[in-house]
Amino acid sequence: MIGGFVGRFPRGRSLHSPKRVLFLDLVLTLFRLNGLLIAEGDAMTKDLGLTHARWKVIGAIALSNAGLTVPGIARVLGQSRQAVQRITDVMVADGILVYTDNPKHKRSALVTLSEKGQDTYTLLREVQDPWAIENTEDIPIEELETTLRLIRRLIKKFN
Amino acid sequence: MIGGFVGRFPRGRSLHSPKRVLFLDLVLTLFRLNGLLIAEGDAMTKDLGLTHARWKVIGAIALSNAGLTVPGIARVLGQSRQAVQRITDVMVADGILVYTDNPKHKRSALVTLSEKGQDTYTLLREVQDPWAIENTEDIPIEELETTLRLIRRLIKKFN
DNA sequence: TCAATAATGACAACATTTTGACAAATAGAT
DNA sequence: ATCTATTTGTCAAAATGTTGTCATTATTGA
Repeated sequence: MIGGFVGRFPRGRSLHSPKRVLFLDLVLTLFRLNGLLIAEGDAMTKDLGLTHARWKVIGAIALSNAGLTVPGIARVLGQSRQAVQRITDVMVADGILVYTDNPKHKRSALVTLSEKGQDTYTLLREVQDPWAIENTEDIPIEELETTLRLIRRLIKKFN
Repeated sequence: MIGGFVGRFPRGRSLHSPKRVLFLDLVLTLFRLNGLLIAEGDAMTKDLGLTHARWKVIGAIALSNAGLTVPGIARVLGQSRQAVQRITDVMVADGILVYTDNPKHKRSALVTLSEKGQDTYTLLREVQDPWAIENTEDIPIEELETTLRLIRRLIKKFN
């Protein structure tokens, strides 16, 4: 099976493959980057007592503008709401998050950062910002925008 | 915390944010797409008796040209080698994969598709190919290439 | 309005993954 | 050739995530 149809394109030339192969290659590459990003985040937040399950939630809340419910966080992170519920319950118990009234829903609370959570987020940003800047300094903003646009386009298809 | 510094950019304009925000947004968006892709794959392979843990391994092997060891598959998928070892052991027991001699390493076997595995892969491609074609038909190949190139560039940084 | 549909919280069982540890094999440097 | 650092297989424990179910709440469409 080594060197099957899909794999018959030598590494260095795979960017000139048909769309189908290009796309499947992209998918596999995204899986890999996903894992590396989690490892990066874990290394970055090691001293803050955060795990990826936690900094993902914090990041999702911080990047949102309208406020998020548990299922909302799950959608943003591409996970099951039960997994998020589990981790937010722990983080609320730890005093990092707070469930606040949701004017739009009687039962589904908004998840927000407590004071302690905001402090944690401040510390997180102290390592995350330099990391983000460092890793994009050699990448044109247009490429970042093209990529983000494409990723969002795909997300729309799969929603 | 709602509308913090990072989140103060309205949704529709986030593509015109500073690089740092753009990048953090991209990371979050990648997490989401990752989850959606797994859901897509699971839905696609439901009838084949595959789970994402399994079709990821099959896909990684099929897309490789030089042959992969267990840690190699783990690197491609951005996962721990122990997780991959576990699933490949099960798949070998199920007759889908075969451990074959690795001329380059005494203990670390190459993981290949058995005949049954190749049949499975054929069935997989029958649903995967139309899916790949369908989801890229409205996307210019240049954008796919730009994105793949950027993703690979990031992977290189994090390796 | 009202009935049907979808979303949510809660709980439980199960699957998957990560992490840590240790010995054996390999690769790299000198 | 030898020493050192890295990689790999293996095992176990802990963390994380998924799936299924059911009652309750929201939303949608007629």
